[in-house]
Amino acid sequence: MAPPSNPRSRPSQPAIPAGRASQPAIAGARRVVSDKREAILDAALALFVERGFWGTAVPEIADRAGVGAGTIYRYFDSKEALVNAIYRGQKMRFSAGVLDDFPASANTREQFRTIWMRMARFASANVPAFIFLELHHHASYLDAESRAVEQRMLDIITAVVTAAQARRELKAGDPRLLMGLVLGAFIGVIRSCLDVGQTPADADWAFAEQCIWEAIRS
Amino acid sequence: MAPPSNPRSRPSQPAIPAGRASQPAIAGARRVVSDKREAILDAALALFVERGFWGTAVPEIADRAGVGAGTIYRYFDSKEALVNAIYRGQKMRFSAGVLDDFPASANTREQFRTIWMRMARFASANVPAFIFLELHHHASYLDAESRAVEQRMLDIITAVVTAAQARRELKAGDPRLLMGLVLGAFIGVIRSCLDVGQTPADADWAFAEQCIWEAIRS
DNA sequence: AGTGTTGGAATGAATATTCATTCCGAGACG
DNA sequence: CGTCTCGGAATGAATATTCATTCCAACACT
Repeated sequence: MAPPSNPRSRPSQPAIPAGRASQPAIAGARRVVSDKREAILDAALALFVERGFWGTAVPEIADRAGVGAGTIYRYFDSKEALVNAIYRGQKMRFSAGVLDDFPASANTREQFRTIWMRMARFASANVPAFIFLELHHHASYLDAESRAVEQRMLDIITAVVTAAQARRELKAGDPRLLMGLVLGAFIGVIRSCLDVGQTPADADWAFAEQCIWEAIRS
Repeated sequence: MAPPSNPRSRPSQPAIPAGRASQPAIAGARRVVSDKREAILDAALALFVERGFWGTAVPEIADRAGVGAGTIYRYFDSKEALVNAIYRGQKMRFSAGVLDDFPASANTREQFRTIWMRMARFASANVPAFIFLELHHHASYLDAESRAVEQRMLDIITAVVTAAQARRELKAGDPRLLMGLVLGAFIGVIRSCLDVGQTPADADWAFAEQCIWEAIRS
């Protein structure tokens, strides 16, 4: 009995009042709704960082967000959809923060400093978000689109690196290796600070940037 | 004639028959017991790497290890005790592989190469174990002793780094930052290869070693 | 040696708990 | 007063852990 088919119509979207972009000031109701969605995302992000995806219970997320457990399912189809929404949103924020207005014509030294410092700015201002992205890198419950978001950023940076190598301003070798080395070092810097309960200071970021530049320059 | 000085009197430990090694032919029994413990550790390590701690069900571990679910509780008090046993065991293996017979009197360049290449050797020969250690770094279910094992290794390397800085052969700065940077880069190299389904070749390790040396040398 | 006894390792179905998801009555809003 | 959002108890599946039972190798005693 009870065929697994969902008798209820699929309300596809969480049925947010679908606010026309025509209500500029009076956002009372919509604001509340929107705030709930944000509260759920924020609470889930924090808990996923603390205990991991499988270690976090949905009702816990609801409690921390100050909403009922059922409310979460008004905004997200499932726990997996929730974690994917967080991943995509943060990854795109990160990607935009690093790549928007990228100085494509600057020299390699400048380009590297730009990328590094923008990553540092994002990571310092959004420590939990950055750790979340780190922690869920390649997790089994990420869907194809979430992976695509990641891949898009990777492709862009790969092109930048390859171009710099062609100009002989970076060491020759597999671009993926160089990028993995840089990103790994970046994460290592954060972790070494977080392990002591601090977030890296600007001076730390600048110091590490110089170190890693010397690692990859030709 | 087989001094059976082993009456029934071992209530606390899993009570491996522990018979005097005087019955070469009958080693069967003890072998079986010991193998079960190993089988459980191996199966759990693999599954924890694949699905994470919370994502892995204890009966799954039992199936993979080829034992009954209850048997796991003859060897480990709980799922957490099991993950801690794996962590401690692998961390100590890693620590020994890197630090045993450390060339304390070699110059800094040699010392760095030694540490890096020994880490590479361990990581390449024990990919799942290394990923396990990475994945469970600072996990909430690790107990105090597991953390202590980690700390012990860290303290030793910190001393080496500090000494090298005093000789002005490494860049000045917080040793933790330098170490985090190096370890992070190391992990980044592994990940960049694993993402493509390969393990780093010797040439990759050597290349990365040279890069990172240039990052930290004074 | 042959036979009976026994301690305790091994098992896996049973239990109690926890979890993701659903459901529906109660309000808020217009 | 109809419509729509919330909350949180209800539900059923899944999970960690237990425990009554089976099984076997090593004595004990002939």
